[in-house]
Amino acid sequence: MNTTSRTEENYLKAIFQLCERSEEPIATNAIAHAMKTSAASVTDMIKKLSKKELVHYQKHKGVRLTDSGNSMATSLVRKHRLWETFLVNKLNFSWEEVHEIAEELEHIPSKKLIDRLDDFLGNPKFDPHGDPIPDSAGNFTFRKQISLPELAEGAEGVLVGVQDDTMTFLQYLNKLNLTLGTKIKIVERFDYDESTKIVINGKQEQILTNKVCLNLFVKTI
Amino acid sequence: MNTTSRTEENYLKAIFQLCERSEEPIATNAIAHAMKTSAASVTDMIKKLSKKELVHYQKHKGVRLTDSGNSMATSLVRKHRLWETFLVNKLNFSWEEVHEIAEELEHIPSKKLIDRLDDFLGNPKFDPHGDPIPDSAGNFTFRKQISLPELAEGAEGVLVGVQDDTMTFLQYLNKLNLTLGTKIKIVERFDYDESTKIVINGKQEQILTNKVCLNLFVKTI
DNA sequence: AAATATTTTTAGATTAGTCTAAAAATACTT
DNA sequence: AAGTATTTTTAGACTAATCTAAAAATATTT
Ligand SMILES: [Mn+2]
Ligand SMILES: [Mn+2]
Ligand SMILES: [Mn+2]
Ligand SMILES: [Mn+2]
Repeated sequence: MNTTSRTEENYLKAIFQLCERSEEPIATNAIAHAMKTSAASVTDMIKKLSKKELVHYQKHKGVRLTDSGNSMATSLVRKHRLWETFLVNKLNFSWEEVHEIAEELEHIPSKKLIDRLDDFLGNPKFDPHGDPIPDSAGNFTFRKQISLPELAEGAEGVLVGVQDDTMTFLQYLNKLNLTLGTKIKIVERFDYDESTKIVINGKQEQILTNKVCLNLFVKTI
Repeated sequence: MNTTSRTEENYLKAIFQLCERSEEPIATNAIAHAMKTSAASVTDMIKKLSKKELVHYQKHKGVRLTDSGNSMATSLVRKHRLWETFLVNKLNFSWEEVHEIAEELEHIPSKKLIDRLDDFLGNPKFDPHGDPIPDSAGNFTFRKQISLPELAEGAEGVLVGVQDDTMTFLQYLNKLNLTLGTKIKIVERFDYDESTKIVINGKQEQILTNKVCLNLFVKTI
């Protein structure tokens, strides 16, 4: 049986995302935290994934995805992001609503379905949160982007992505009128509280905390 | 926890479809056959559904859906048929490919999703196999239709539905150029082998076996 | 109305995924 | 280097869904 369960898929995707943020082997606890489950459950699952050669694993040393695990996770990310794009672009959902639904849709198995969906959407390269959508072969489009604190005082950028895509953060951005494509100019930085004054689309002035700035990616213009 | 598992949902839908074809309580074996599982498993599940008040059940007397079971099943049918319509109308799948994929998609839980999808598709009343799609309140559109054997010799009808929607039957219909919307005229019936000669869209002559005719629904014109 | 056949239920196992608590391994402090 | 804290693994138990085999109930035939 070379089949992969929904649960195994969710673990693979979580491990993939942890791998993106570190070169080190991923700790059991880190996975447990990401999956909101116990370390014991993670150990059980890791053993299973290891037996299926989807992760490299040595006791007490953490895990990395194998090539086959990586390509499976990439396919899940592709599905997740294409469905998110569908929900926003075709069904008029807003960007903070789609993650949860895509979390389910990503497990629909048909490759033909996802390739057709990709075409139907016009082969988008980025999802509603600005994250890259791997193509049918698993290749990601790389984009030169910097986080807002890296943008020089006086310089301008276009908001192209967010680091954090939790509901609460995205809803907060909605309130601030910060959507993807928005033009942001750095007016002034205040050392006192590490806040930043920006101008949105050339008109609206706004003060952002450093926490918010760290979660915004812009393309310079 | 008033949650319904994917498995429970599949049972509810199967029972719903058996109920459509008979007023009698549905036998354990009938469900087992529909679900391709053992009678023992069905008994277990029936007890569970009964405890949740989704079916009426008495030992050895078979089951019927309760109102709440019925509305749950109707919602599943709605989702199934809307997704099938999406796959055919928007992603260019053909009618024999979509059942299997919709079998998965129907379990995606968001009501908002399905209502948006319904609007996106233009609130279709029938799915790619001619089956009615219940609206958001669970109401089916009724259509006056007859099976091909009921259509008089010399009379004409438009193909609006199929009884059997297995892959093999639908592929066979493809070969015969019989798609929904096709005009069918009964030319002659042969008692010898119960076959029927028809004309398709006013040009192509064709002999159909009774087995095929019984699975075709037409609207008279 | 018995005898036989069929259907349905129960009993007991199995597998996937989860949990808590305890044991073992590793890392950090003093 | 020893002691303490943290992380990870193991042990054992639980639930949902499944199975086979046997028992019980119902239906059919003689
Ligand atoms: Mn998921
Ligand atoms: Mn996203
Ligand atoms: Mn299903
Ligand atoms: Mn259908």
